[in-house]
Amino acid sequence: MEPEHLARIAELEQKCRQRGIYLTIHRRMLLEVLLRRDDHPTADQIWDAVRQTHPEFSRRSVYRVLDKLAELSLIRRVHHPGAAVRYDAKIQRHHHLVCVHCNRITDFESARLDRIGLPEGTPRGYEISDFSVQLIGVCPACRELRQPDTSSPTSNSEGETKS
Amino acid sequence: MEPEHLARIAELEQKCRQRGIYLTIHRRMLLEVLLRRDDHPTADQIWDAVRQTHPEFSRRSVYRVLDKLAELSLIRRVHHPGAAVRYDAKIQRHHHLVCVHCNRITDFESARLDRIGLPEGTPRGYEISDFSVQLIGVCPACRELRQPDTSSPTSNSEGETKS
DNA sequence: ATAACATTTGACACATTGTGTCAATCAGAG
DNA sequence: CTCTGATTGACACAATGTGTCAAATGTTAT
Repeated sequence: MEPEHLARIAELEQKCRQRGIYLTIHRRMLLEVLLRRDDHPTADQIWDAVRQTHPEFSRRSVYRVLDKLAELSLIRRVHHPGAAVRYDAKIQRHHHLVCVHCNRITDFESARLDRIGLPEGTPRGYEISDFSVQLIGVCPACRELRQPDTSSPTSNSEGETKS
Repeated sequence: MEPEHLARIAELEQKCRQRGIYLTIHRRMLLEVLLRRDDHPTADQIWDAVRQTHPEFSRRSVYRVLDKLAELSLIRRVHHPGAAVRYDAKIQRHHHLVCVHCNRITDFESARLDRIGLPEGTPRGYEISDFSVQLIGVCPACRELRQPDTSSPTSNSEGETKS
């Protein structure tokens, strides 16, 4: 396993000890799975992947463990326009392009956006650890489709993300 | 009706004509309903409200019409951490505080964030119309619930600003 | 005003996504 | 190894979103 991933696993161990919660094989395994992926899988997609080798893994637990990992800031929830919440182990700061037409989200890196800093009047009591910018607009594919002629709106609920 | 709302209705009419799609009473009515609300209702919440006076309004249509209005940029989808997508007629730029612990989202206004401007290397072909900043952290309520000795910063990435 | 025609809606069924509950199991401490 | 409380698996269920197609509606041309 890559050293970077090992460090994240170690971080999981540390946080579990620190907070007095159990370091279960489920938590370790799901974190490893997410670290190896660079897409933004949904909980059910992760379940499908994990079941291949570990059929005893229950769907309910996948949902619970992902929630817990997100709570520990080891992974991040990506709030996708489709119904499904998606998860991402890429904690590094990055931003999103959101197409209002097809609902697709694309990752977007920008050193300048990374450096905007946090606002002056940070709200009372909030402990901000990071931020992410959503750029809202129309993606190239949808711009082409949107010619004067009536275009069928391919409202894409699947909305796969590209990294 | 307020002049501001009338203008938005006119915008709907214009966009429908422009794109050759029908201006139905459903589309006009749902836009009006959303303009009058200042929360972020889900599709089903809107359906519940509309059914009171118009029982013939089908749930299916509410979902379809909201999608269409969002596609026309007349309303905006708010990607709430819960399962339900929420809709907002407040197109004015605003930002969000996201609690990684309880998943709650709070609106956040910041003149400084409003002015960060769009990134230099706007991705090929994208037509960006607006942006929104998500501030990720822990809300006051959740901070209290957590053990006081867990003061170590969460993210292993570069130094984060604290409020 | 009316007819023609493509778009949109309503109804129904269904798929997808997420959660409440509780007994059984497991991780960690002694 | 034993004990204890946290965690999981199973089940049912709630909540949310979508595919389909006949019927209704809006737009345009007549």
